[in-house]
Amino acid sequence: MARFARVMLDQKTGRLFDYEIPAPLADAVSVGSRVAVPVRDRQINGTVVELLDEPSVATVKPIARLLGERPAIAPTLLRLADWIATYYCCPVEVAMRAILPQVIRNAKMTHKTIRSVRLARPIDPETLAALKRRAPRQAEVLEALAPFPDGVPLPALSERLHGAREAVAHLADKGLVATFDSAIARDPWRNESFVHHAPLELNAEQRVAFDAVRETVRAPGKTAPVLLHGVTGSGKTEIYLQAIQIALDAGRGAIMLVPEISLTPQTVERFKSRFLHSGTDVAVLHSHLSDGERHDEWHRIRDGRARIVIGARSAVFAPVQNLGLIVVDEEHENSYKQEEAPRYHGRDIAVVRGSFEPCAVLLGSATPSIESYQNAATGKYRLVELTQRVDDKKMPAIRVIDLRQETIKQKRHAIISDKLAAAIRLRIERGEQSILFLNRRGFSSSIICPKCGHVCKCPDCSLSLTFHRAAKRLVCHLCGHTEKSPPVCPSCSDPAIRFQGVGTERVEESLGALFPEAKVRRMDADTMTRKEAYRETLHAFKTGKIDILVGTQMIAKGLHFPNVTLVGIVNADSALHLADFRASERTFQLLVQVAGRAGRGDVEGEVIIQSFTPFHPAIQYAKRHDYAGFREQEIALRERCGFPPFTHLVLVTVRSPHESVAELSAKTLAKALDVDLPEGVKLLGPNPAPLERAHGQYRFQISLDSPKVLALSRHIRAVLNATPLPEETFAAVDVDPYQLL
DNA sequence: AGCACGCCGACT
DNA sequence: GTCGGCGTGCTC
Repeated sequence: MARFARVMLDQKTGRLFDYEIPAPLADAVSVGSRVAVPVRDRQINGTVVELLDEPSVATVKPIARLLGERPAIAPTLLRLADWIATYYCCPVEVAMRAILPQVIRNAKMTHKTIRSVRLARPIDPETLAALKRRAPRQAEVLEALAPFPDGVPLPALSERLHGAREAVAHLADKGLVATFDSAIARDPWRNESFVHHAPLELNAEQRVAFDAVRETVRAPGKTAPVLLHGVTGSGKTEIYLQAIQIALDAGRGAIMLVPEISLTPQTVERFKSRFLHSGTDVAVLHSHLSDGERHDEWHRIRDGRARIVIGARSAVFAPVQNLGLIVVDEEHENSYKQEEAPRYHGRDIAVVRGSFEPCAVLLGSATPSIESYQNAATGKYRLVELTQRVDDKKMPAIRVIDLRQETIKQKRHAIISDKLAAAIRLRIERGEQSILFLNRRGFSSSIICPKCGHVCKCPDCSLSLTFHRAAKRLVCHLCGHTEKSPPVCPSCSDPAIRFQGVGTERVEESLGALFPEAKVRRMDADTMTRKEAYRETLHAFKTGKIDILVGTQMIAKGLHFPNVTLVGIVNADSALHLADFRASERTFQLLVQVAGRAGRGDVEGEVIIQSFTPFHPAIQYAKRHDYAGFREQEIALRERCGFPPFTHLVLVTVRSPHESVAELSAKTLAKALDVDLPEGVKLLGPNPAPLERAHGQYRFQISLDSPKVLALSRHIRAVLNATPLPEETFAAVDVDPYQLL
């Protein structure tokens, strides 16, 4: 029996420490156990990563106590932490933060308990008769408890029997009943019931796809991850559900990742209503859970009470026992990339975890990322395609409106073109609904003085301030800074201010002016501040109380409304001209995504895309629903320019409140990085970041690329450890970045 | 990450 | 002479 344990502390110490395992804990401590250990004069939580016969130092302290009875972290997840630290170039303690939720790490939260009561001994008829005369309430309680040997929660009893509380107290004094605390789940779905939703019949195409998936699920570790490319409405979700059933049938669990934004009650309902009836519980993990809820869900998963997990990015680390399948829905979604350390990508972690477990991995999308498609092309993934909609409906017709022509025609900047206006009018007349999409909230993205050219800028970021008319304020969309909207130009006091760049508020206003009789509702981060607002608006839309829904990203996904026959994209260019090699891909994916909202019912849908660059490939291929065409030209472009997936990008961003310090530090770092650079690595910079200033910090970027990440990652880590930075100056490393600004 | 230790300037 | 500034280094 090992007498010592090597412990990784929760805080970033940069090395491991050995402790003695006290005899009473000898059987309980194993790799993955969570322990509290003495460090100097304090106690710190940590994770046992290795058992030892001999400690590495002469004197060791004993482990103070064990946190939780069974090992919290499976060896696979420990290995995953190491992999993340190596690949994403971060301390392993930081990687552990992603793997173990904070509430679990603190080990302070406990299960919510409820006071319950049960009979202390069988009812003796004489006692009962005596009670019936002198204390009828107590007699009633005894009789009510008789059928429940496991006890009854006190609140439930009180609900049925008035005065049960007092009666129980007296009965307990007499020793006739016993009260005890039992754990209850903090379940937000406690009061919901789910109608069983039986598996649907698969069509021929789905069958072929499903057979491939089933093969992978049944032979974990033997087959490559499956990339399921299925057009909108081709029934991918049904395949996910049936694949999960295969895993369950094999006695294994499953994780289903979805983008946070589409983790709506409807999504969860669909899963719960498929699986709950067979007694398989579904755990839900997302960022809006309370600490208590997260704690309960985590334990439900780890203890095997919930064998299916549905959740956002971080759910890829869910402690599912005997994991059989990880599904990543909408695998192309950027929100799978975590934008703070550890900067992992949920889809890529799914693939790595799949190989570690081993378990099947299924990636699904209507518009697979260029990276994933390339992995399929090179045989790293297995490609399965669904080309037809299950309902055999045609794809909606897409028209592209040239906003340049429209601006000349209307003699001013056109927000709603005549053709879009006519299409909306037609829907109002026919009692159908329209969705207008614009990826920018607020009224106008900047305000400019026509006389002196002054633009209101954020004092802390190099970004113009967005005017929000409802709030009558200027807001920085990067750092959240707000200030009062100036009545006159702050620079030259000219009273005329021009609004530049259209936001959802302004679209809402235009619609109000064009269609005074229509009910218009806006749905963006500004109108969805209340917790219930999202549900309410969708309900109002579903029941026809809204004619036109205007919104941002959040209306682009997962909404299924049969009465929506028109989708308008107010400005397809808004994301297109960023200094980002993925801008084109993102735009294409978004357009296809949003277009998929139209024509889900019996009436054929129509999509109108407004653009100042109507001949851009992203727009033209989206118009033709031509994923293959877009992908081919995009892959060719990426190869020509040496962009991912033909290389891996690593971005090192140096930030400091002082411009010169940031620049100098970045230069020093770049010089240090340039020494003994691994083969094949190209280094660029430092250059000022495209957003030179953010949150009051000046930012400089060093960009590196290499076909091999691991060697580069190791090199960067070594250089950073050996290069001290001045105070208030930090370097952030982003491997495979999505946010280049 | 904390928290001690330690080596130099403004107070009782 | 002492209090306390936060730079440096250690924690089994």
